Amino acid sequence: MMIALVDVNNFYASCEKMFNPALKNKPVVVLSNNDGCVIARSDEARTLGIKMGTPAFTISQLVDDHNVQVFSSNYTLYGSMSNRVITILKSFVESVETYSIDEAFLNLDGLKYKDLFLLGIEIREKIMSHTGLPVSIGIAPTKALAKMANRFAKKNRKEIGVHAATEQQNIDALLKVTDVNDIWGIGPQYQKLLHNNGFNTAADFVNAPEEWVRVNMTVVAQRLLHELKGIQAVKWEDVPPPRKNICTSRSFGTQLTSYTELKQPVAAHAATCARKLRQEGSCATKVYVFIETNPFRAEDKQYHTAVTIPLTVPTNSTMEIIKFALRGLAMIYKPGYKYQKAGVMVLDIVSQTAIQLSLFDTRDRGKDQRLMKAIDDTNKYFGDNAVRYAVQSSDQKWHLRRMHLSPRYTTNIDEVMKVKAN
DNA sequence: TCTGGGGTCCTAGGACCC
DNA sequence: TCTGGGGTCCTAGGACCC
Repeated sequence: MMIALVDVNNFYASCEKMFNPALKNKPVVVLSNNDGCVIARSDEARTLGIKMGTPAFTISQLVDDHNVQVFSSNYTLYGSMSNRVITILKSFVESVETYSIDEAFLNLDGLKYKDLFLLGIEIREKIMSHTGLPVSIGIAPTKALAKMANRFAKKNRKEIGVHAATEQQNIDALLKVTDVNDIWGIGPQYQKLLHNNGFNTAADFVNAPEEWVRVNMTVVAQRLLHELKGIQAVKWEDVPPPRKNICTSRSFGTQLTSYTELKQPVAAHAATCARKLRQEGSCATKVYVFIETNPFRAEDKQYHTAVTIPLTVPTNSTMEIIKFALRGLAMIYKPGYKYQKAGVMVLDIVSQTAIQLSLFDTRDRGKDQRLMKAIDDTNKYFGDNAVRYAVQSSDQKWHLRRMHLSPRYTTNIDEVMKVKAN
């Protein structure tokens, strides 16, 4: 097999730059939810030494000194740009696996291109001219090697942006110049373990005894070893498998202490989970609720806890999931703590069509479903949360901070770019 | 005095990804 | 004052069953 990995460089930061020419050559950072920490930065911001994951408040001096442009994350915009990129990729290749919002694997088998490197160049140019976004492309026989080639293209072939390692000699060269911590699937813990045992480059790792890898790093890393040897061990999934869990959680804008206050975010997260379930035509068999204090505040008493509640019949009804989530909250809530975050997860998801009715089920599910559909349709028309459930108050206390939001250029007619023509 | 073995299910925690 | 959110997979250990 031959696989290409295409990803957008500094995706969120590049999106912001794309829509605002004044940002050209300026340092740009994009912040996480709640404007908490840096999750994307332009090359200029990287050069200033701003690291991924850095808390926003620690870079305020740098921001002032170098006029760094700061943005709250605008997922509506990034999502729509992502769709455009995927559409372009599908114009080249039939089998595209969308791996994340900013990257995709392409199956290059059976293409009539003689030179896959040139195909990469062509793809890159088309994405640039159609979306204005810069991408890097790595081409190799397995996903792990394509990842590695991609990283090489980004770091060492910046002007070209494409690297192909399709022959064994190119692969060997690539392995030699890649440190183990730059291998897809090797994180900080495994990096430490490998370094301590004398494995420093990917070439060292490839020659590690397989049994040692399996015992010390589980079968996951053993599969990785195969991938680097050119043997496919990570499945090709151009149709995404159904999700097993859905999680909705947020940190609060301010800390909450009372049970009454906590009910609001928990109910809202429960409602979001239910909506996501309905969107993909599935139901959950368990509801999991958690609340936690802020672990960074050493001076505060810490408490984090969770509970799983099994449901007698799998459901995607907002009212039911709110009911069980609140029941869970009542079980785990303890007064006297400053809570910083709450979340709801729906677990063991099954397809809506495959639900067995329980003998003990007394709920009128047909009625529930009709109500849910009416609410979903209304919200689709008027915008999310036009219709809410009683417990989801409009009190903003727990809501996000988003001080630096850019317009929804591509998805909201009131916010599209205006060009003055006179 | 001798105190099984095999299987499943569940949970918590750890590792990783973007 | 201010430290994201959403996932997956694997393993170990406990509970429980026969």
